Amino acid sequence: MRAACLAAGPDDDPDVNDPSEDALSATFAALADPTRRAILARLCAGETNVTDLASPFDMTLPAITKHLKVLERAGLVSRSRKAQARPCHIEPEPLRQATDWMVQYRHMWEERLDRVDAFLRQMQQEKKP
Amino acid sequence: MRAACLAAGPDDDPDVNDPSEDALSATFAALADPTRRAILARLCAGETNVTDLASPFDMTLPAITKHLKVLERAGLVSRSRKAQARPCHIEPEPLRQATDWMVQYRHMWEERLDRVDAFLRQMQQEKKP
DNA sequence: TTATAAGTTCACCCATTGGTAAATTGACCA
DNA sequence: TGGTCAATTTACCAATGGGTGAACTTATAA
Repeated sequence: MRAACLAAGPDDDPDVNDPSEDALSATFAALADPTRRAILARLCAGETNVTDLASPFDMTLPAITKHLKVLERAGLVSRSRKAQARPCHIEPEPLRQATDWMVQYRHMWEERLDRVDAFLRQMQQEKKP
Repeated sequence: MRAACLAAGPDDDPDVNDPSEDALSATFAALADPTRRAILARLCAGETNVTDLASPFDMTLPAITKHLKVLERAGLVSRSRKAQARPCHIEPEPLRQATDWMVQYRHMWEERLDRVDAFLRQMQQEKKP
């Protein structure tokens, strides 16, 4: 039996073949690092070059380059050229999709908690002592 | 110069000391795997034990146990005991926090794109040929 | 033409992750 | 007392991730 809330493919395999799955995974993986989240936050204030981006961190430039590559491969950041500089700018589309995914599921999580889990939880509380 | 949209700590260090940062990182890291997202989706339909959770996947039981441990350490899933079974249930609080983070930043991303990046983009388009 | 500034690439290190097979625990059942 | 079902633990493996220092590229500037 498949759960109704599973954004599932047509076959028995849960979602793993869906190409958008990989995009989601890449986005969440990119967000799973405080340095990269801070970089994204910094990019909210506008296009920034790598050295400026790196300056607040206690980290070498190659490390920042790596983080940027992660963000870039996830499609969260794109880059242009301006003389020697490679300014980075935020690319909102994948972030938008990840947010949509979370918001969509949020409703079900809340619903679950309100309807059933709270009940079960209460049951367990009463059974404990 | 700090970006206004940076949810930053008081010192020069960008956010890395904030304990809620680690929670966010753990949540996003947990979500960065299709198997774990499918498990969470499945848990929307209610409490489920490990074997049932594992059945749709082409994966051994220990692998699922590991995924569950990741979800549990991130606080996304909690477990109880029912005879031999260890039923899992979804824990919405960290998910809620991660969603809030994303939604909060979404506004700034969209704003960015509308206001400045679109302008810069246009500039670059015009400069190209 | 030679510096220099901005980034990247390369080669390495160590810790973590995702998976496995085999053995083990723990609770129920006959 | 065994047997069996549910799940975990324990090695173990290959691949990935985050970081470094040193060398390299590329474009401007003197």
